[in-house]
Amino acid sequence: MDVMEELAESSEFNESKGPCLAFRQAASVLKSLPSAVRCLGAIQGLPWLGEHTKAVMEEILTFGRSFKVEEIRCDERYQALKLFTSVFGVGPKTAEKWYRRGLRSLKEILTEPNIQLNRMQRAGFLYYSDISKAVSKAEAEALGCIIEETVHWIAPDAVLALTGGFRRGKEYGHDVDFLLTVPEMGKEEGLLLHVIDRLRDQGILLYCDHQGSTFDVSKLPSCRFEDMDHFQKCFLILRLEEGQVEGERGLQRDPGDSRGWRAVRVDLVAPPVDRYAFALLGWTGSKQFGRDLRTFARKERQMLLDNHALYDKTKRNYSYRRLLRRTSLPIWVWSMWSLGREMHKHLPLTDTDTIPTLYIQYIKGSQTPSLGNTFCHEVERRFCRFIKANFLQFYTFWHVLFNI
DNA sequence: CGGCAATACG
DNA sequence: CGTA
DNA sequence: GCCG
Repeated sequence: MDVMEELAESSEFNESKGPCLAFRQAASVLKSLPSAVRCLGAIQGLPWLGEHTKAVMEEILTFGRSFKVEEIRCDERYQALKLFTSVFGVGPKTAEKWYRRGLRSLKEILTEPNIQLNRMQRAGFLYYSDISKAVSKAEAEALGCIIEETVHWIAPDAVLALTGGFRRGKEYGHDVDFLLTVPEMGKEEGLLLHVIDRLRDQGILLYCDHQGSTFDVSKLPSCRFEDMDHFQKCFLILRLEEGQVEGERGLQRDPGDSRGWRAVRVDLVAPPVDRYAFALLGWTGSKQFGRDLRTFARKERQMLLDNHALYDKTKRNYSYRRLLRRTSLPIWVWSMWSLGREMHKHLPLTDTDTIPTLYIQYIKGSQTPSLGNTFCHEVERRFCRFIKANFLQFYTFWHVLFNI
């Protein structure tokens, strides 16, 4: 239900963090259902759908629209903030600042002389029409080929993996995320900078925000929580040529656009192999799923999960648990694939768009929201047992699931 | 009524 | 503050 | 706003 996302967004602009989260949870539960909700009976017993959200849904089911939602849509402040934050590099604070100055349109911002945009925002405005257009799966795959070719020219044994929404099976996205790694520990050092240089040489690098890593391989044996750091990553805007996209319609573009190319937001992340599983999990998303998983790890298992590792709080020094017995990528991939195949038998997935917040409910064992005919009971039971028995592996099933 | 994921970098 |  |  897009309506829930709108309510969440509105709450976000009002700086009401709690309601915002609640609406997002509700939206995510609704999205994970196999079909659109037709009557209130269908959502009996589902988590995160409380009094307020149900009232809104009832309004929509009976009148086709909701008064409160209509009100928000018409609200001048909501419209302006939504517009401003749609620019890459502009968040709620900046949008609010501009709104308070009386600005209402993007044109007003660009013509206002007293506003200075940072580098990110300048790129955001420069490529606004392209970046705000959806990216198709075909375009994502085309970019994958281009980047893969570039990467292999530098490091033949490097592995590039599509992550983000496209890994979750989405047909469209607002950007394209890739994970890049090398089977040998430490070889990923500096790889990203080489790739960026090559993309620049090819003339397709329109914007680049590179974030280096202070991650030190030599300190790896002491895997203490405090020492953990982030991965090398870069946020790019790339130029995608028309001829490079497979499929009937090729490039997504406006009628009358004769440039023959478009700009696309691309993220590249380069973790060391032994963190690959966690990086993949984190970057595959979705955001809500990550939140749920981390809450579960901390509250129910006394563990801390992030994009780098899973830490066991009950053990000294927060020793982190490796998912890999060896740092060999092929072996890891193989084991994950077999687990994934196993998982797939248990999951009659009907919608891959979003986070199964519901799955988290299953794991907790906090009994079973009645899902109507979403899952048959036998499958439900087996799935629940399987997840409980394979808590660690569960973290990694996510990537495999959508890659079979 | 408190908690709601998480945190480094530019 | 904004990015992921 | 929803949950424990």
